[in-house]
Amino acid sequence: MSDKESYHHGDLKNALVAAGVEILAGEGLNAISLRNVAKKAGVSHSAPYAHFKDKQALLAAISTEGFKKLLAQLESVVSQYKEQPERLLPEACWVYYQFALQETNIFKMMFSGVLEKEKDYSDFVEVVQKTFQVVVEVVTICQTAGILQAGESQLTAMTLWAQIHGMISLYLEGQISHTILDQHDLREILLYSLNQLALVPIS
Amino acid sequence: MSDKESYHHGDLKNALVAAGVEILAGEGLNAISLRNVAKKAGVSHSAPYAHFKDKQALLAAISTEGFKKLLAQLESVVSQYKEQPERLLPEACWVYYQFALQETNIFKMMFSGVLEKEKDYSDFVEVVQKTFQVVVEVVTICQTAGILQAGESQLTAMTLWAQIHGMISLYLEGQISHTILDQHDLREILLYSLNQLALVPIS
DNA sequence: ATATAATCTAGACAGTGTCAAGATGGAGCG
DNA sequence: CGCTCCATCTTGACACTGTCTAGATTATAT
Repeated sequence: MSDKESYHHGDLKNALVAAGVEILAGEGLNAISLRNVAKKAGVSHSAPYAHFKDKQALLAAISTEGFKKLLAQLESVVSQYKEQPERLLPEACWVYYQFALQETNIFKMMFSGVLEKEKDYSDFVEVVQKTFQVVVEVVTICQTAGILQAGESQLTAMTLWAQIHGMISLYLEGQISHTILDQHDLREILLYSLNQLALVPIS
Repeated sequence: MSDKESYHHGDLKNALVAAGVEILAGEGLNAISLRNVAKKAGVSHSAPYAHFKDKQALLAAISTEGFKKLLAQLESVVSQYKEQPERLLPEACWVYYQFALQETNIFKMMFSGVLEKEKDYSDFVEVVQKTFQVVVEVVTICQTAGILQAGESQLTAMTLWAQIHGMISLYLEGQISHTILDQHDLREILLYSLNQLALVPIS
C-alpha cells in the first residue's frame, strides 16, 4: 500500500502531515502552503482535498501532531520524577520550554490562533485535554508534597500552565527586555517565576 | 492637505493604519490584505508601498497602534489606583484582560508571532518597552506595599506579565477546560492566579 | 467480474504580495 | 512667477495562493 509508484498513495494523509511538519520546522510558518505540502508529498496540488476539508484542517492535524509530541515528553518526565516532586515541577516546566524552543514553529502554530476554533477538530481537542490532565497531575503531586498551595488543583494547574506558557511565549516574541536577558538565562528566569508560585524554594 | 479629492491623499500612512485596524476588528486576521486595506483607504492597490516597505511593516504599525492603546489604558489605571496598591494589582491586570477581550484580533496580532522580529520596527520596540516599564512600576508599588514579594522588580514584573498574558492567551485559544469555565468566570480565575503570586489575599 | 466509492490529476478562478513603469502634483529653487 | 525634482499614487503585470469542478485511476465490496 505504501508503494510510491502507485496512483493511490496509500498513506497520503499521514504523509501530508509529515510534509507539513517538515516544511514548518525548516522554512517557517509563512512557507507552508497546501501546494507546497502536496508537492513535498509528491502529489498534485489538490490531492489534499481528499483527506482534509480545508487548509485549516491540515493545520489542525499538524498542531495535533505537535501536541502529541509535547504530551509524550511531559508524560515521560512525569513518570521519571514522580517520586521527587521538588524536581518534578521545574523539570516538567523545563520540558515545556525546551519543546517551545526546539519546535518553535509548531509551537507557535499550536497556540497562535492560526486555527479558528469554530470547527471541533475533535482529535485536537482531545489531545489538548489530555495534556492539561498531565499538568493537573503534576500540580496534584506537588500539592500533596507541600510544594504548591493546596486548593483547587484545576485552577492551580491553569495558573501554572499560564505562567509557563506566558513566559515562553513572550520570550519567543522577543518581548523579554534585554536588561533581563543579559543577566539571566531562561532556566534562571523559569526558576525565579516558579519560586513565586511555590511554597518551598525550588532549584 | 486632507482634501479627499486630491491625487495626493495627504495622510495616507495613518489612513492605512486606521483602515487596517478597522478591518482587523471587524473581519478578523485573515481578512486583512494589503489590497483590502488600500481599497478601504480609497486608494489603489499598490499605493501602500509608498509608505510601507512590506505588508509586515503595515502589520507592525497596526500592532504598534494596539500597544499604544493598551499602554494608555494601563497608565490610566495606574494613576487612578496609585494610592491603593491592593486594588492596583487586580485592576491593572483586569485592564489587560479587558483589552484582550475587546480588541481580540489586534491583541492576537500584537503577540501571535505574525511579525517576524528580524527588522527593528523601532516604534514598535519602543512602545513595548514603555509598556513593560508600566508593569515594573505596578510591581514596584506592590512590593513596597508588601503585596508582592520583595526582589528583582524586573523579574517579578516578567513573572506577573507572563501570568496574565499566558492566562488570557490560553483563554482566547479556547484552551481553558470547560469544567473550569462552567464554575468560574474570568475575573475569578484572574483573582485566583493573582493570589498564588501575592503575599496578601487579593479580591 | 463488475459496480461503487475513494483517491488522485488537470484545469480554472478569484485573490494575494510584490515589482516596474509611468502619471500627478506639491515643494523648493531660480 | 516658472521650472525642476521627487515623493506620492495609478496601472499593469507576475508568480503564487486556496478552492472548486470535471474527469481519470484504482481499491473495495458485492
